[in-house]
Amino acid sequence: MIIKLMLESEKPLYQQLKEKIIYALAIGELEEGEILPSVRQLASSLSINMHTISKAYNQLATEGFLTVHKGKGAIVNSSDKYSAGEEDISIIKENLQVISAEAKVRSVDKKIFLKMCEETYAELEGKKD
Amino acid sequence: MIIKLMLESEKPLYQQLKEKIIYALAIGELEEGEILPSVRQLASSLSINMHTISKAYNQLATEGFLTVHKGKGAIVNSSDKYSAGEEDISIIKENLQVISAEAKVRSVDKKIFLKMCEETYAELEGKKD
DNA sequence: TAACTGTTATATAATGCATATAACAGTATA
DNA sequence: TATACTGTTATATGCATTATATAACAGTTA
Repeated sequence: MIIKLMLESEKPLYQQLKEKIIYALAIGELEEGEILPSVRQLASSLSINMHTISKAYNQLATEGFLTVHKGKGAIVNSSDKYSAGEEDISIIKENLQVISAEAKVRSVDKKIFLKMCEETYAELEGKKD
Repeated sequence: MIIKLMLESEKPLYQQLKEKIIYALAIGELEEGEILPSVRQLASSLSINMHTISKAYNQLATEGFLTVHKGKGAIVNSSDKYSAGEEDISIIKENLQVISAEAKVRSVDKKIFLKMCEETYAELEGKKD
């Protein structure tokens, strides 16, 4: 297992964990078929509660990323199980709208904003190793 | 006053309101010097509580967007009061990282993602009227 | 003075987040 | 078949956040 987490503040722990796992998937650090650390194991190594891990895993399962088996653990699904549908695209667009409004209003012009978007995505691709 | 709101679900009301106001600023529907509706007025027209409006206004004031005067109301600041500093840029980048990871993991390729970014920002500019 | 601004104080209720224990149920393996 | 792992369920507690409701206070404007 390769996930390292730094759970500081602001967002809920389970939310941070979900984002870290999605990030790990995005950069190829987690791949189809991999078994995630058990809820007790990860809870222990992060010094947080088992149920917090379980909540994250289950939501990721609902969103198609994982399959959770009693007795076995949480396994990464194949990407076709969670490739974007219309609903997902809508959500991504809504989130982009909030961020781009915030950027524009703060005088980040279009060119600079798009450069930030490009670099952010490119960084994900660069981390396939 | 020109702000129309539809406050449905998920996010906290005050958060939704903040985002709507920032959006209104981004598309030029709200401009420097404009006075926002009074907390009681807006609360009444949205059928929510006065303090929820007040919370949104105050956070927007803390972030530089508004100045709130007792007896007068909430007034839109000049944009130099809230143009992005390093801190703001960091936050925008973090948010972009979360979204782009979600997009990439869901098989939205770079080209399509950047098109979405471009269109979303362009839409804001298109609404200056 | 009257009618408007936002603020402060107090109280209440509902919800979400996180923790803690314990028991239950499925899986793997020695 | 025990034993030791998996995740799940149930119950309880503590705490913070969100949102509401009243009421009084304080500054501004006409």
